[in-house]
Amino acid sequence: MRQSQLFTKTQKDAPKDEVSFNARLLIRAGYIDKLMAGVYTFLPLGWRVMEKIQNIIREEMVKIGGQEIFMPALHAKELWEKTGRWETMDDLYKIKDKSEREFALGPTHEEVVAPLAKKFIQSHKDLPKYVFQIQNKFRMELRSKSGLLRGREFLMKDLYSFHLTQEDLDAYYEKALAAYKNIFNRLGIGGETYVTFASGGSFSKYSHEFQTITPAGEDVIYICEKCKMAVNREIKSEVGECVECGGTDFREEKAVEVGNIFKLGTKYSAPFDLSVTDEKGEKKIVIMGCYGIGPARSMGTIVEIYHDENGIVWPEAVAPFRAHLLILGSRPEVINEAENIYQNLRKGGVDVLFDDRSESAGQKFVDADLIGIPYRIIVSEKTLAAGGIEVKRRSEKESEIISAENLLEKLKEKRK
RNA sequence: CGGAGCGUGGUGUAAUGGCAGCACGAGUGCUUUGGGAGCAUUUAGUCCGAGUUCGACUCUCGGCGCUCCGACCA
Repeated sequence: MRQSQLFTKTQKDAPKDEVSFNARLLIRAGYIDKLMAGVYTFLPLGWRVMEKIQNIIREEMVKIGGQEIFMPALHAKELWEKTGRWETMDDLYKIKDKSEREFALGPTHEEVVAPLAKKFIQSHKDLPKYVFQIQNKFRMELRSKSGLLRGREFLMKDLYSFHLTQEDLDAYYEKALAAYKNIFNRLGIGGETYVTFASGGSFSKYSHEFQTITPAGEDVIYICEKCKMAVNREIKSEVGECVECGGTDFREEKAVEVGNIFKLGTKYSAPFDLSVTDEKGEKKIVIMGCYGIGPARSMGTIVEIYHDENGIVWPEAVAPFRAHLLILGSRPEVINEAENIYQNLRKGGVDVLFDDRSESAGQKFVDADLIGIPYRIIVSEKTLAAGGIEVKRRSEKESEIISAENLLEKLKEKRK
């Protein structure tokens, strides 16, 4: 991608009333644009990051048997009345059409997926099944805040599992928990993300949240120093000790909930009579689990963790590009060499953003730091005189001069 | 939903009852190119609605919006 063709430009100043790092940096660098509070456009750079995050999530969901679907956001009122949530869920967006018919904008999809599953699940032989989607959710947050960390319209990956028995749900739940750990490790925030016990509703004692430690977080979690699992505030005040190991030595941290897994039991299958006939000919209500991750919230959380005073420092797995190639100066031999390198990188399968603009050197450096692509490559009169090109990692201070032939090799090194 | 703060070109700001100004950005041309370049030139604004006043960005009332704290968040 040539930066001269990029739809967006960087901004020198962040909006004065934005405080959170993720909002300030993502807006300034041109990753996202705010349409209104809690509602964002993902711009070309931001959507590339979103796609990388989504693909990591998608891969891990497919590994545990998930089949991807895409459900509507517009839901008939009747579905929500069946479960009672039309009245009880107070952050539900309710809208009317011209004939006064009422709808909800989906804040979650149990009410859609349960009747959907009923169309295809009738026998115990049809179980278990797993479907997921990555789709926009709508919640009428009284206070959306902190950039991508709490939105009114936001992306969510939601997986729903359907089981004949509690044991089967329990086993799958453990697989999902492991998949979630893989996801957050791959996103680069595994070290900061804690499996956290939360209340589990009527069907199971506990659910699990995935909480990533950052000062920007709005939750407080209590990390057990003994087993390194955590409990949320509710569990801490109710139980007092670590649910996992009984430890009582806690470290208190602010955190963002980036994922949540939950055993629903028959809470949503029963109202829709989602049931099967078992091998004895008896009717059994299907047991469900649900598993959510906020991809956009994860993106915001990554920025909260991976930034410095000059901009974002993307983990390699989610960066919009792997390399940022800068031309300094306008001498023909510099331009020719940069063009050659750009073409060679593309042939070599490297995602590269090519800063071919006629901006000043300083402007290009500042933009590169702000955008935060893992490798910065410079071609200038100076580097050519030194026998090559300059390569520097965004996460490090030192740069080195290498020959153009060794560049592809250099870029293949994998790090966080 | 309770509390606090704030709304002036795209962004950041000045004008506090009397000519809406500055910087950055953006556009055009030329010159530049190792840490937000220079010159010339152009562009663009008082959140909305009432009220007070000879006169309102400024004061009053109402609305809308944004940010922050709290509450809420299967």
